Amino acid sequence: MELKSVPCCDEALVHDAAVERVRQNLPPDERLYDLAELFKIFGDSTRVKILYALLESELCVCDIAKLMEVTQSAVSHQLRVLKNSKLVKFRREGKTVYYSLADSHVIHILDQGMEHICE
Amino acid sequence: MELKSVPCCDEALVHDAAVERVRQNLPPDERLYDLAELFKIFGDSTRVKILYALLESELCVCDIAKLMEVTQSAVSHQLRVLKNSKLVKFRREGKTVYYSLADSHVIHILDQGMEHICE
DNA sequence: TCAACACATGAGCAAGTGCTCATATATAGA
DNA sequence: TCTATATATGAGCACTTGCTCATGTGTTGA
Repeated sequence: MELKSVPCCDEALVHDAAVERVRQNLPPDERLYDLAELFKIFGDSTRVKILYALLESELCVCDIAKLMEVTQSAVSHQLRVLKNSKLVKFRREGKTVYYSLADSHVIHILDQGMEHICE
Repeated sequence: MELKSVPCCDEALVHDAAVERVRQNLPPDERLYDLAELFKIFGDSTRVKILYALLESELCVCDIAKLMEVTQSAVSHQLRVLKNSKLVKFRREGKTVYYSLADSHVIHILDQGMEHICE
């Protein structure tokens, strides 16, 4: 992707120092990308609801489907996303698969978001 | 949107109690929706990068564009999203508009995410 | 009042996302 | 081995999103 050379503000002399300082302290692009990918997972109400549900209790796929009033397929698809992101873990017991939160980071992230919402 | 009645697992007797308990403690749908909307904002690397940049210093639109190596237009569009979500604030000084973080929630949310990434 | 600059915004498009539907896989029991 | 049940997954589609391009708006200085 080629960046077009757009004429930009001329205050370069004034702000260049600030820009350079910011650039130095910016996390590497790859890390920012990963971070955005993580938040993207939280950026869907179905998934957020699943996470909040699992925060209360381990649940099987079907329980979640009933709770959320969506199809089993939709839940499975979303659980796969959550699983791939290591946000949930699972254990199989016979035909049933039980999902639960992978770690406490999930809770803290949700909490911080909630706090902003509720201000 | 009509929900199709999909046959689901028959362990209702076993898990119904858990499902009901979870349902009781679940935040209301509207709140979960708002939360997802918030995280959606963080779910884009351009916006995350802007937020990290503003974490260091107040910056004008053009500074951000230079820093990120994207067009002024793209930055303006994203700043509008961040502005609408009350994640950034701005002040005008002559022709220049300076943006900065709206509050410390932003930092905490980013931090929690980073912590998960870096584990 | 007009030109120049900083920024904002609308239209349009390519890429991504979350669902549904159909079907595959895994396990338990007959 | 065959069937039923619980879950996983692929294809396809409607919808969303983040960009570009063109242009509009607001401010300054001549």
